[in-house]
Amino acid sequence: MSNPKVMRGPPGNRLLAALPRGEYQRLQRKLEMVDLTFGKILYNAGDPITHVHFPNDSIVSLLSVVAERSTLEVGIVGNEGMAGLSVFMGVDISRNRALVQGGGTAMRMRADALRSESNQLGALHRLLHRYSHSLLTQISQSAACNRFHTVDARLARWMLMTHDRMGTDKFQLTQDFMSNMLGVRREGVSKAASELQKKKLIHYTRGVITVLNREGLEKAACKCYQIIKDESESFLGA
Amino acid sequence: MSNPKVMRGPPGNRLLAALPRGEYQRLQRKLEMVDLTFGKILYNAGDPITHVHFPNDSIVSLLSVVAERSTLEVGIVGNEGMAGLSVFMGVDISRNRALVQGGGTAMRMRADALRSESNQLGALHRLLHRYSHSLLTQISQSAACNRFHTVDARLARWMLMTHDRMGTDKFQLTQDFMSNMLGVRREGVSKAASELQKKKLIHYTRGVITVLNREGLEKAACKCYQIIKDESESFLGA
DNA sequence: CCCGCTCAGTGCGCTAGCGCACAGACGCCA
DNA sequence: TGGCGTCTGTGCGCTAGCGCACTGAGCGGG
Repeated sequence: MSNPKVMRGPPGNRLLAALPRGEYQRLQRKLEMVDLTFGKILYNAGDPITHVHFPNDSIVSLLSVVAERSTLEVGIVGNEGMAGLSVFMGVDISRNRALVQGGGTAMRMRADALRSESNQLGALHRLLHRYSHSLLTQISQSAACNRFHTVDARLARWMLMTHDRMGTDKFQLTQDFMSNMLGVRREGVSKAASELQKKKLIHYTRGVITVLNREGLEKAACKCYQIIKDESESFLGA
Repeated sequence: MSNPKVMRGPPGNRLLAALPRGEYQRLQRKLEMVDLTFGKILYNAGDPITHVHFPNDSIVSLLSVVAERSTLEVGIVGNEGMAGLSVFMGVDISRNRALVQGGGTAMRMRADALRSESNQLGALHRLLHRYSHSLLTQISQSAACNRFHTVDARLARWMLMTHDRMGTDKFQLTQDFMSNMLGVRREGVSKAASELQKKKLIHYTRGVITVLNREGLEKAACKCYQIIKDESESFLGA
């Protein structure tokens, strides 16, 4: 079940890395490195959120759960962000589910610690604000995307977003899993994935996806990908 | 074109009303009452946001625009909230469009004024944080709703959310307009609306909707309505 | 080595919703 | 009062995606 990884780019959490040194050092004492294993549920709808997580090379999916077999990924959190943003907003119960979509490490912090740290108007506060905006944009855009675009285009978009956060060209994900992310049938993913494979954009076997042609994938995806990507990059840049 | 209104409940903005007296009085000097006419676009995707708006009896729709005829309402703002939340998050450009869906009055404030006011850790700051969470929940839930539920159920949900914010049982909205909100064809709205009319839940003629049986509408809607409603009420209550 | 489990591929009938085209109803205004 | 623009209802053919059922391929454990 372990994920074969070839590192690509720095492994740490970029949101934390964007903090000025002094503030980061103060925070560091409250941060704890943890392993997130694939499939772990960090919190469920209605659960109190005890910790927030800053992924390093792990990925967390935010799911809206309408029924047990009807789930939709509304947001995706990698090393550019933080899972458990509700805590920052003063609410420690979320209506979503946070699920580990890619195993790896993350820095975690107790919810009350984050609350007191972010209660000061420092760089962390400012960054989390801008991250909130980025996430809001991501959720809005993918809501519209899910409404208007075909499964093929959405799958390509989703793979790109995952690829960006994975740090490797090869990752383990079953069609069944992806069907829960895109909110479609497993068979629909099968069809869309083999379409992408036919075009030599990806290679696919028994839960192992390899990205072969990233530019091609970007062409196959709707432009929603670029909009979301731009927003998410700009908040760390500026 | 004016909207026949019978007042139901207090007309002012409830988010502002939840502020402690002192803070409200300080804010008041920067607030200005404006008329929002139906159809006005407060800002478009990519536009700088010059003012934020706290609706009184007006309603603002937040739309994600994929193509000119492909729009989807991702959020709805009435007297419980504020349009232009991005400003609070330190970003004065949004990827959405804000469109006046129900004419009426609103309190508006210059973006820079809001920024400096909410840069202090007071009640406004705390309220806007919780409102952000509420909006995030609303967007997530309706994203899933749009994916899984029928047009009929979604129309009922949407009418309830509108009704809550309208302060009257009768309001002017064409099917064409609603089709842009739900991201479906106008004909689809026609079918769904006449279904609701057949059940005597609403009455409908030439752009004038009358809610006849609210409990019935709630039964016809998916439970997404209640989830969103609960979240949005709780943030003002607590 | 084979059994059983997990994943992926496929075919079939069905439905919701799309796109288009047109008709009828209402209301406003000259 | 007549004409025109706006709004709604409806019919028709089409497609994407659903639900179901089953096959087959790989993989791991007894």
